[in-house]
Amino acid sequence: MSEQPATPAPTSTSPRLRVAPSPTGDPHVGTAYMSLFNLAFARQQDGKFVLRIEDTDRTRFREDSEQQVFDTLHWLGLDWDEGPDIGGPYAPYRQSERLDTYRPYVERLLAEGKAYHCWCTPERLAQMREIQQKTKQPTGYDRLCYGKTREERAELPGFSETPVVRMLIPDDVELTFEDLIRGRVSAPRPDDQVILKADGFPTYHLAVVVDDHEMGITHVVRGEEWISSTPKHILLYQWFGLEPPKWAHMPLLRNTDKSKISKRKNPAARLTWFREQGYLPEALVNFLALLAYPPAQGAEGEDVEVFTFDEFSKDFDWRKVNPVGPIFDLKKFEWLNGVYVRKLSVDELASRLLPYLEAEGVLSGNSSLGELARLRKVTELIQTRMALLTEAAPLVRPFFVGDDEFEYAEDALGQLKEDAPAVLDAAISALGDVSDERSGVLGSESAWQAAAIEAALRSAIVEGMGIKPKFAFGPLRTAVSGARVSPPLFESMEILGKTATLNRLQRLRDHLG
RNA sequence: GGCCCCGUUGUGUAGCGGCCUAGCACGCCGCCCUCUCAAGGCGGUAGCGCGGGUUCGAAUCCCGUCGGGGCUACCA
Repeated sequence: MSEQPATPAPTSTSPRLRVAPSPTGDPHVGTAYMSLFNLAFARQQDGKFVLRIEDTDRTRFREDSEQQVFDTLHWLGLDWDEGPDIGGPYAPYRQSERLDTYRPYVERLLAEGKAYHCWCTPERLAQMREIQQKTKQPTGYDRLCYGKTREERAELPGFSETPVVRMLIPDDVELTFEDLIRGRVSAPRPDDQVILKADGFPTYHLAVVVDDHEMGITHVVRGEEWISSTPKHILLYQWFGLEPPKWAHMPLLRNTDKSKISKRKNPAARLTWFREQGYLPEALVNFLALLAYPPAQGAEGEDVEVFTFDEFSKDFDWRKVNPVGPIFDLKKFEWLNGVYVRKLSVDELASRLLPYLEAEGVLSGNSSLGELARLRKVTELIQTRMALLTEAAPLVRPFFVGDDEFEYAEDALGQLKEDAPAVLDAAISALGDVSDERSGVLGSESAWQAAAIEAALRSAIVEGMGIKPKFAFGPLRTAVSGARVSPPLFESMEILGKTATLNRLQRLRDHLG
């Protein structure tokens, strides 16, 4: 080639890995999955992790996609050492900005007869493929253009003005390679792959090899779908006289029907979906690390399924990766998310809940100190009652609406028995006797406490009226929350205060007539 | 169609020739706790795709078969 790469590939043992997403739409969950395993190894080996944007497909390019990749990966804490947004010693990190670097490589291959121009139109290629399939032949380019000058080729049908460049795959092309996960792998024989498109952009195959080399990438970790392309890549490394990197082909995440996970069949294929649904980023990282990878063993031989990225990274080993493509099971992920929700401190949970509650209109964008204090108390009650952050809104709402501003759920009213009015009357009377006078330093103490409320209610209704607790408190729950299911009743009453509690009890009493 | 990868309960996994009457987790079912619902505790349900070998012995090794998936683009 006419020029040497600006920076030679490092010869040190420090590994360099990369993830190379295409900005073609919502960031894909597979990108996070690959990033996680790349990063785990890079951190363990004290190496570097690079983010490169592979935007060579101009027809599928989406303007805002790149920023979304940055946002979602940062949200997950999967941070990179070099990338288009932060630069690095091998910049630029966008393939569209590296067009000049690919050219000499193509020229060299053309000059050495390892690649050739092809003027076939897409129509002719499609027709050719169709015939090959019909006659049960292996598909692949038929080399019509090989050895022909532009003039000679122009005589034949299916001629296009702007040529592409194709690799001339030799008969003895190496078809097997060593994979860190799968061991010796054999791949299909490639056809004469296009490496430079008519629009002047390289295809993935050329760009990935050139960039990985120029950026000193030592380990290529990518999805299983690339196994069949690997011989082409290895051949390019050989033609350029370069040492190929180590390969690790990860299994593909699957839909429930076992097909490759897709945005069409599975909402979980979209990274932004998880945030929308109220999943915790640290839970997603943990869950992804459990897919096609065994949990560590604890001191007593038990599985440790809840762990941090650092713990995962510390013992990470490619050989432990299961080559079977795992189905993305939302059920188990929901459980895991709940585990993480429960691990959060109350304050942390409350602040994470805030944006979701605001989005649901439960709280305004600028809550008062009093509202925030109340949210903290409510959060304590609901922490074990949700798996997803989005589940908080219906539980929290009753605490932030006027006493006559909420509706009674149908099933809540439906469960009420004949004695509901009498129960409500007894509760109103009993709670009226519980003082809510403030006392103590700064009036911080009050008799209006869950324990006192419960005692008064039990005495009046359970003991006084002989009604079983289950039925004694049903009407009260409906009165206070409007729902059949709610956070603990007495604690709820404590938070609402005596006045609101009495108002709500009376309102349902009136409603029942 | 061709080539390639893969095959343990519904799902994620442990198992790497005898410790397996196949372990763990999620899910599901039941019980306990209990003011509802959760959380928590206890118990239960369900699996080595199939057929041949090799071996004293196979989930583990070999072959075949079936099944699933991927690739087969001037997409990545």
